[in-house]
Amino acid sequence: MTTRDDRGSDLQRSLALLWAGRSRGKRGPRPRLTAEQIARAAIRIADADGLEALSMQRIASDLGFATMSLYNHVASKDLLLEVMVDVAAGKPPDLGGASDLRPAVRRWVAALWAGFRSHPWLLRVPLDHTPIGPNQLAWLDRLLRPLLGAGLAAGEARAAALHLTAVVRGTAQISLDMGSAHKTDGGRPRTEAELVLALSDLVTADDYPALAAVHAAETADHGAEPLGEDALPAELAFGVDRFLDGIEAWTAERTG
Amino acid sequence: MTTRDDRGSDLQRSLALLWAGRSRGKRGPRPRLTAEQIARAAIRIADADGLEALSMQRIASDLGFATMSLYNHVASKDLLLEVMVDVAAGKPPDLGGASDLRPAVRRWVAALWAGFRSHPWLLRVPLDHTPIGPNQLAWLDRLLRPLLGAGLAAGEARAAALHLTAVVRGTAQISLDMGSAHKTDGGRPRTEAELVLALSDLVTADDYPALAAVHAAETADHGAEPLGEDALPAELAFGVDRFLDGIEAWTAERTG
DNA sequence: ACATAAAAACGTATGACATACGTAGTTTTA
DNA sequence: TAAAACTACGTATGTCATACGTTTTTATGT
Repeated sequence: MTTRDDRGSDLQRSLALLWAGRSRGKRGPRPRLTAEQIARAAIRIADADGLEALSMQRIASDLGFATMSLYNHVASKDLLLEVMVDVAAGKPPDLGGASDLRPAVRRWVAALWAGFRSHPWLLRVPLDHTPIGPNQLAWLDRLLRPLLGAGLAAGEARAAALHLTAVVRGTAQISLDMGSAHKTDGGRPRTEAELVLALSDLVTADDYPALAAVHAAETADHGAEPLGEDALPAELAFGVDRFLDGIEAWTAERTG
Repeated sequence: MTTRDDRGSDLQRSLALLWAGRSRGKRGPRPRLTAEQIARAAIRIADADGLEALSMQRIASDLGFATMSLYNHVASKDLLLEVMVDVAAGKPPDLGGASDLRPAVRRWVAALWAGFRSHPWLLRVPLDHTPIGPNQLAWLDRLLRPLLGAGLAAGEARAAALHLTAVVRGTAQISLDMGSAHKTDGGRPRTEAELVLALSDLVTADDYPALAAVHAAETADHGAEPLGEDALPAELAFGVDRFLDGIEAWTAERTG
């Protein structure tokens, strides 16, 4: 009967692992390894080589321990992933108490975007349930504050927060994820540019009128894209700004 | 030297597989198996038992063939996934030629949502590059039409389409994905309700004021939620409507 | 007609991986 | 001071994608 067997609900273990301020008063040898240590090593690996390079064996050998020793501190790889996500999320940004909705949301969105940018593997971790980690909830809380402050009802604020979270996550997935851990193809990496090129033959104005039109117009201009390192990409900013326009109009009508 | 070895760019193979109207004039025995057949079997499996139940062995045995025979028609599992995604996407909905932006977008969003609802595994397929399948591009094209029709510039339409795609995908991931292929936990499935309950102890108004407030307000009302089977969930509809408000205001200002 | 080369189906083999289980050693508590 | 609980470790198992070789089938060039 080792620890692993007296598993109460997997849920309990998740929560305990994510929240508990390590109990530590038990018997046994002094642990030379902690869950946090493992999670940090795992994050380092995922950051460097992508999620598909993350194996229990790799983590263990990076830490100089035997593979199975990890399981004394982490119930399963799935659980480890959950911990990694919350740890990597870190503390949410400070949005300034100012009740100004737009800049607060903009900052929150930019911070989340930056998070996905620096930990692209976050986008690949399968979401099995509502966020339950303390950090993830803190991010949500921070976003809800300005939304409630702007006069949205509880349900509306929840919906708006969901919307914003979803946009950033989805946009990152579509336009950012592919950069990381690129599968190389027989040695030569496949770039997006290469792809677009190969596609242009297939995307005829006949079958895809709107798409072809947009593509044509885009390759025409093509000058703009100053874009600081951690600023919002234009594609994301436009959508968020339009959404905020809508939210502001909504609250204006309500309070007015 | 079998077929597998003369691989040109993996890209070419993807595109060929997705687009080519099967050439078929070669030598060899009449194939008793086709890529499409394989993809459909795979989709059936993923629909029924989730992505993690999808193995090449399972597909083969379902079809009554040896595992390795699949590789005569599909270069790799990754490639098969790409094909599955495009096939499962199917043809985009008809939005009616009407130039009315809002209902068109609403219908498109609802259709995409329904797609994720019936093929939840779509949300788990890692996105390695821009969509390149004919069906996926068709969906994009369909969405771009009303956006361009409403007077958005090419870049704006592209950004708006990205935004909408991302919202639906992200929202589905956050609030829908977890329903599918639920990992059971020692026999008893872990429900979302169970989770929320366990969390309410941890989410104190002290540490998470906004979150606690929203949660309190939500459990207070709680009456609404008529929601037809394929209608948009309220959480998604609110965000989309606010976004459309913003878009309409934007174009109004532009054309006015 | 026939030889040949390409491609299909199949079986076996390999190497990665998560993780179950047993053992030996260590530390705290009774 | 003995037992209980827990650590680290090694080995073993089962699953998976997929490389490779063999046999069989069929269209093509002679």
